[in-house]
Amino acid sequence: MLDVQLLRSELQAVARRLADRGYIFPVDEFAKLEAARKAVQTETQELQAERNQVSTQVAQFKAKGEDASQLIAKVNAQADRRKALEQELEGIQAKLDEFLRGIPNVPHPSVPAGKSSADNPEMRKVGTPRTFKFTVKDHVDIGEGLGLLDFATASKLSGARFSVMKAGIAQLHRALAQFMLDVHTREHGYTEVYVPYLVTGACADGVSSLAKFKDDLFKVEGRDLYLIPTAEYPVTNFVREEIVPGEKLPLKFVCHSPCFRSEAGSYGKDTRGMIRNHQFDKVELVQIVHPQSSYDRLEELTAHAEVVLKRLELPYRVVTLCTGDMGFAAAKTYDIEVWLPGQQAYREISSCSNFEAFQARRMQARFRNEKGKTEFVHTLNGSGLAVGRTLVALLENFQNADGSVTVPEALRPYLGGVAALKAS
RNA sequence: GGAGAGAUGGCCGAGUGGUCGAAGGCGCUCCCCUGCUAAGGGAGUAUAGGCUCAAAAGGCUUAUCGAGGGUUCGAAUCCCUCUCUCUCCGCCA
Repeated sequence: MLDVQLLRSELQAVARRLADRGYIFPVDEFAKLEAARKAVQTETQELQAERNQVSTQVAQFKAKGEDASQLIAKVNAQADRRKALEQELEGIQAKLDEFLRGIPNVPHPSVPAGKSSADNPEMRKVGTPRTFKFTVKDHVDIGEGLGLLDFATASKLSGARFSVMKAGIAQLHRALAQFMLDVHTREHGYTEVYVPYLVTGACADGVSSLAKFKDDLFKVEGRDLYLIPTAEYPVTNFVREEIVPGEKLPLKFVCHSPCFRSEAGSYGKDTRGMIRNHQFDKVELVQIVHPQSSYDRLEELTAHAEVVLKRLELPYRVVTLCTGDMGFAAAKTYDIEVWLPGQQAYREISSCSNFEAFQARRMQARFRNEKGKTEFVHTLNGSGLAVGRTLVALLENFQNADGSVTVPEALRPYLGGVAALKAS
């Protein structure tokens, strides 16, 4: 959520920057709401002040044993008007809050303008896609060929967009999560956390807009609980309504969790295999930082995610999301895209964002600064990495002509030294 | 599932209708004193808003004692609903 003070003082500038990301700021609606708020709030507070003043007078009269009925009559005379105004003000403020919560974040000045993913500039390309001397298969054919991926059973259990993994691939999947957690806890200083996979609506609205994106989430019927679409939801909310001592920053958490997404609106997209499932595992990096350092931290966090790809010897590239392709809450985002031979394309495997104070303001997450004053923290997160897609990338990049799949060196210790997955 | 207790400021904790935004303590900040250290004395120290002001300072003001509603001229305090925490019993992976 944006700072309402900023909107009051620099409305035109903010509207212009939001237009870059394709959001038309309803300037008139905001001006109207603000004018109403100001008028109603001023009068309400005047009446409240009068009531408070008279009430203390009543106390003084009664203490002296004098008759206060005249004073009480005076307050009663304005009670209806006051109560009506209080209600009206509450309504206006609720509308303003809803309005503010529906406005996306303002892109950082370094974010390139653009309309879609086609406009995302490439920052760097690491590793070279391997050339195959045989016809490459995609992960579905590889996995089913090995008898280790079973989409037929998955759809029997739960319908489309689910996976069943068996034996070697199930173990590889587990090894990947383990490996990623080890890298981030041992080498990058993150604290491993285990969290609820269901969070309240308030938490969901703390990291994004629940009103706008609730259709993307699975909800528990009859309860105010949502299956998390990423561990960002619970982990970032660790600091919800907290005042973190300044010296504790940065807080760095890594969390392995399943992620649940309804994928409403993506009908027909990536229907095959495990690229876009309703349920997938992810190792998520979250940082809660001092505002001064948040952009340095974004570079750092992105580099942390890249380490995993390097260790796994997977070719990838990093792009900066242009203004038109950014998520609702982000001020700046780097996507890491891994090379998928089966698709002959780079596909997103991690998304690393700085949200500045946008989420902190929604969550009321603050810290005590050098001057002893409270200030909103900056929040960041990124995948480090999406486990399911990493598995896909391994299968496709390390496939062999005979249908087997080589296990990269880094993972072998996690698989009891196994060097390749073969049909049994 | 049953019974009971509780939720107050950065923390602990007092406060059962009236100058209470809240005693006291701890912590923190500043000052004084003390030849180090330790101890002592004094002052200050919640948050989010609104209006005013060119702006800062300042001034005026509102709300907030788990959340929401109610009673009242006036609620931390009384009533209702909800949430969470703790204790005991039952059940259970």
